[in-house]
Amino acid sequence: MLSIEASLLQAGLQLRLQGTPEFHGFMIAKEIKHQKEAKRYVTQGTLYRALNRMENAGLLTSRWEDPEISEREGRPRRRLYQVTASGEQALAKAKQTTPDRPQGLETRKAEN
Amino acid sequence: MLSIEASLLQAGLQLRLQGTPEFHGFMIAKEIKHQKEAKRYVTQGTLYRALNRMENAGLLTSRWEDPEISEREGRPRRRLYQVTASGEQALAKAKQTTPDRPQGLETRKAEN
DNA sequence: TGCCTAAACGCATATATATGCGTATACTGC
DNA sequence: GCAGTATACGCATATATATGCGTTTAGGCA
Repeated sequence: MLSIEASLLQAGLQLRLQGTPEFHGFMIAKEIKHQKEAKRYVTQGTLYRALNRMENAGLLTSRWEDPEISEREGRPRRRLYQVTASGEQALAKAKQTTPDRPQGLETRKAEN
Repeated sequence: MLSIEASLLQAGLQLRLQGTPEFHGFMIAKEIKHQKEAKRYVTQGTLYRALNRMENAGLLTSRWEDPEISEREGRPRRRLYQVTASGEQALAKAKQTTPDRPQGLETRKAEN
């Protein structure tokens, strides 16, 4: 389980608890950028590939937003993701393995 | 009649003659960039505002592309424009007024 | 332990439309 | 003809997803 994957699952589950069952990439990108104090910020190139990878692995499912909504709100269409049961379990297991780092910051050599 | 407006109408009519009844902003942007040898290139900020302005003036009509098409081709949705009869007439009239510059390059002070 | 490879990453850019903001241009009235 | 205003323009950026390409990283295997 990569740190970015854990972060995405975590964020998705948190949002679900707060009553937002689905999330989209751009939203998460802004969220992560703010949360992590601009440290280890994730670029789109990495983010969207991670989402795709996770969907292929069965950790997420996605659907395209109803075009009427995006049209009404005057913006591009979003791809809406949901955490699957499999994704939830995978996160739980990953947390067990590295219990002290729920956000998933893995080892890195100091400043370089 | 602004030069950019004449260019858009001209391009739209030309495409229609060639069997493409509708055009979209991004396509025209690339077209213009190539045609005019990179001189007097039009930025998006100007282009999309011109399209909007022209639609409001009745020179063009637009509709959003069928979302299934953009989804199938894996790209954002396009806004498809057509030159109206009114637009065609306006261009003809503008050509009459300045017959030597069908592309609509208006007066400008040499190189500055 | 060191090398080799596969996966992941960041950067840049593509695809498309749109707007805020400051500047340049053109037009209008005096 | 000049001044003042309205409009158009360019630049930057927003919104959203996605990929090509070169580099870094991590894991596996000898």
